[in-house]
Amino acid sequence: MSFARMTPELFALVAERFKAFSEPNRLQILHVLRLSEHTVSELVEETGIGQANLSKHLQQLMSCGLVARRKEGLYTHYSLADRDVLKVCDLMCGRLERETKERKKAFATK
Amino acid sequence: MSFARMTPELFALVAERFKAFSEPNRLQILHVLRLSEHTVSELVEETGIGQANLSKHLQQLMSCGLVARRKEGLYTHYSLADRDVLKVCDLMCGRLERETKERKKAFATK
DNA sequence: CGACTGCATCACAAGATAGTAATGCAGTTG
DNA sequence: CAACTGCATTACTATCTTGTGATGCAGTCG
Repeated sequence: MSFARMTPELFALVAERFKAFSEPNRLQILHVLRLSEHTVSELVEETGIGQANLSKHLQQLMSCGLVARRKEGLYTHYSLADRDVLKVCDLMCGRLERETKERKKAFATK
Repeated sequence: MSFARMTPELFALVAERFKAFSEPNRLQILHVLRLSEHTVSELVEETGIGQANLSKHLQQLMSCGLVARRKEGLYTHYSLADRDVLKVCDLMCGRLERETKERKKAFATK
């Protein structure tokens, strides 16, 4: 890790960030937001997640600083907080892709 | 994400990877392994985590491909699976560092 | 102001996860 | 082979997380 000294508190904070990414519905939300800003009702449409549930996930993503909120009259628009959010996702997906590829190869040569 | 099309199964797989990172004890384990390969009993020493608990965490890290195992007689040596594991951690720590710095700044100017 | 809309929050049930003591088991040593 | 060691596994409990229906609330519109 890039901190000089890792304390239990830091481990907990970092873990919390990772936890925000560790749920399929939240990843799907981030994936939809990747394209553009969306309102909550648009996200309900796009993802099929229930409104209350979605709202809670968005709160969680907010509190970890992964998404940004913009209120406009009756609507709340959500968007990705920054490009690093995608970088993290892509890095993890890259790992997974490589992994599945290697598994396929291992299968083939068996 | 870098996959052509994200399916529910893919979201679940990626989420599982993130979940492996989303626990303070597991992050601490990865942090210790960052330096070098360790046996389980060494990890118990270094981290203060109970043996049974540690063993379970190691299984979980294994099944997600984050660490590698090498058995040698009575001992089992664990090490990081690859450099990307660290890249993911560092990226997340970087985010956190920036975040705390900005929060500090916001505090100062208040 | 009264009905409506979009969203947040609450309360609760169901399922997942982490910690721990006890046990199992393979490999080592006397 | 009998005792021991390092680790994995099991069984169980406590805690956390997620999904959902109901409710609350601020902003909008007739």
